[in-house]
Amino acid sequence: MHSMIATASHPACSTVGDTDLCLPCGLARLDDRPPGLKLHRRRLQRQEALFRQGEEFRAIYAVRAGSLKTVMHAADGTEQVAGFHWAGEILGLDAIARDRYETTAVAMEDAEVLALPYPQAFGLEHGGLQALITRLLSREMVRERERLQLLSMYSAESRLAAFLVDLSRRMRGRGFSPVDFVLRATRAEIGSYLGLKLETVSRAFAGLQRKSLLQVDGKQVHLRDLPGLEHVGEVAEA
Amino acid sequence: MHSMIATASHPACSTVGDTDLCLPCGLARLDDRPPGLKLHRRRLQRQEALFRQGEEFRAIYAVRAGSLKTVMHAADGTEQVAGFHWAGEILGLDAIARDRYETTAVAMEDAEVLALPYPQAFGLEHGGLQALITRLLSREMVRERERLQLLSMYSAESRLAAFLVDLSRRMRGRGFSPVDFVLRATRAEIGSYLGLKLETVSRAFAGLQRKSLLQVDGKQVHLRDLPGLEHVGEVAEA
DNA sequence: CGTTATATTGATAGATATCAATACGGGTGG
DNA sequence: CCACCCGTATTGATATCTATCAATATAACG
Repeated sequence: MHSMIATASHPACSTVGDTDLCLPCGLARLDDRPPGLKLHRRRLQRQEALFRQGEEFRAIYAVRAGSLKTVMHAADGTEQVAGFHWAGEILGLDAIARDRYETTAVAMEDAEVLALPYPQAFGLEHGGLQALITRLLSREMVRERERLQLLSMYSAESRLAAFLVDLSRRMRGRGFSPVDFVLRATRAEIGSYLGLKLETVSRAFAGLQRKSLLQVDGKQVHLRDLPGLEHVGEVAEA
Repeated sequence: MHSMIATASHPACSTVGDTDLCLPCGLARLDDRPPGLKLHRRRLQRQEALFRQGEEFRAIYAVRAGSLKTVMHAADGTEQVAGFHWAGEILGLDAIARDRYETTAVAMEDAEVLALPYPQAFGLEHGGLQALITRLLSREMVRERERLQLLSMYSAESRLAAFLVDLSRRMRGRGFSPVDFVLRATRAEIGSYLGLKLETVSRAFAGLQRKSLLQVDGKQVHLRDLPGLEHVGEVAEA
């Protein structure tokens, strides 16, 4: 498979309407690199880990090219995909609280990241940078909560639809077609992220296709009705 | 019902092993109140809102007495309990990202909070304070993620058991009995928090009682087997 | 003390997981 | 270059779990 890596010198922010929360943007605004702040570049091969759950906190990372997933391992051996991350997004913020990474980050394709070594980023008191990171964290917290609401109140098809709409937005933000793209994740990974089994993900795809909301062929997806996907029937009342 | 409010001049941190992440502790360490940082006190009656989703971000709050719940309203009218909060805990951090509160906070009983007005807390650049808030946020993010994992991979009884174990820890942290306490939340609120219907919560209580792990009588709970509660059978493999 | 909110319990329906069989697809080695 | 193989995906039958609907009991509150 030819690596159709999403390189990003830096296209539009992946966070539409929230450009002030993009680290690369923020860094660009910070008097262009405060003195002493070294941005270390690192390349990753497919399946290579950027950091592992439990390792000591060294740095936060900005994705520059490719895509990564973060996986959370529970005490009982179960694991769950915590998130998918593309160019312009930040990894490792969850390590700040306890000085160790709380997830394992793995490249889903060949990728490149920028490392912000932790002591520099915080010890040197780049006031503006820390404020930015605070905002990023706050946003992430809200997102986790929204995802939680999605998982606890919506049907399998709704969840998959919401996932695809989110993906579509991020694709558009990175300059790609928002209706035609190739999934990097397997059904099992998507299911893990959405709290579903892989067979259920497969059936949900089939269901959305039957409703003419999209077309699927393996990992190739074509969204036919983006507005329709946003309104796929929710299920419960809390 | 006589208000058995949990007043906390400030007992042990609610976060066992994480005392450096407690705001009151942190503030005590910050050269005892930096000049210009005004901590405004506010009393709340049962059912009174501290802030509402969508309101402009004014301040973050530290709970000093009583307990609050935060509720998240989705676009489609559904709502979900996002969290329960007792003395020593912080509210409003989710408002940092977009300068508006992302949840509504309501007192579950008469309560008292300390307000840290936003511009002071950040504009005045109390470096140590901001670092503390960053750590708090990071921890919250991890917690949300763990809760998410709980919701997506575990059975109703497991979720309730985990909820009770968490509650137990927080009770102990606040100097109360970790095995004997009165729930402030209704079955519906607990259910909303755990992604379950109120009848299911009721049945889960009954099930745990049948297994001799606890005793329930309405809101009065007695945990008989704390270690046992931590190992209530999980259900799925991700 | 009555009225309303909350909780328990049962019967049933609906959704997703589980188990199983088959099909597809890409990479590797012959 | 093709064949084989293993990881992945689809689809069906069934089991399991939770939601829903409903009736009653209990507790909270004015």
